[in-house]
Amino acid sequence: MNYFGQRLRELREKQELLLRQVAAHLEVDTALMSKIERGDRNASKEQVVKIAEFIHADLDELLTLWLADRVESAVGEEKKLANEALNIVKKKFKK
Amino acid sequence: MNYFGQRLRELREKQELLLRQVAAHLEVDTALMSKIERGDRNASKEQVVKIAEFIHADLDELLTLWLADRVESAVGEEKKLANEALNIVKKKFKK
DNA sequence: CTATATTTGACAATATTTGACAAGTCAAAC
DNA sequence: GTTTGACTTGTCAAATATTGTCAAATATAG
Repeated sequence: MNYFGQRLRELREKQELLLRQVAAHLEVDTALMSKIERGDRNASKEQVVKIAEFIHADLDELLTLWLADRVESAVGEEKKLANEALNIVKKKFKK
Repeated sequence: MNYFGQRLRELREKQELLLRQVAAHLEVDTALMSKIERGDRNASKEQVVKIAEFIHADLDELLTLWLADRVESAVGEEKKLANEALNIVKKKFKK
């Protein structure tokens, strides 16, 4: 499970759009869209932008979730140290 | 610049160890150690473990810094959204 | 200057990621 | 029970990225 894909699916279904339609707008295979929504694959930033545009969603919201997914996979299995590491990075971005 | 390499250099120099010596213990080229300390390359987790062992440093401290580096590079250029994304991930690890 | 330590850039080898395709499940309609 | 449409899954080759080494360039110390 991932933040971005989950939210995308939610938004897409609310608008009764098909995977196929979103995929067409990105010019990728429907199978790939399916994987993206399910979190099997990561979308590129460009793809997130195109998706947000197509489904009229807030780009920053989607990019934030997409970024959270990236951060989470960077943390990987290091759950024990994650909190402290996140604090360190957070501090750096305080400015 | 990166957290892990910077701290490693500090610790290594305090003990007057040479890059070459640490490199030998990891069985890698000195050039690679240099890059790791300077943040040009990332160390693998296994390498961090071996380094901590060799320089008698606290493994968790080094791993935390190493993880912070990974998180930071996951964030990449998305500085604007970083803080919110980090919050999301942090919340997830609260348990 | 000489000797040793570190840094750098280029490179081959390896590993990972990417998107397409084919085949699969599932549910609703027929 | 078969067809249809939406979605899912596994596998593949191509594209990209990462890894560690080598040789050459730079520092730094004596």
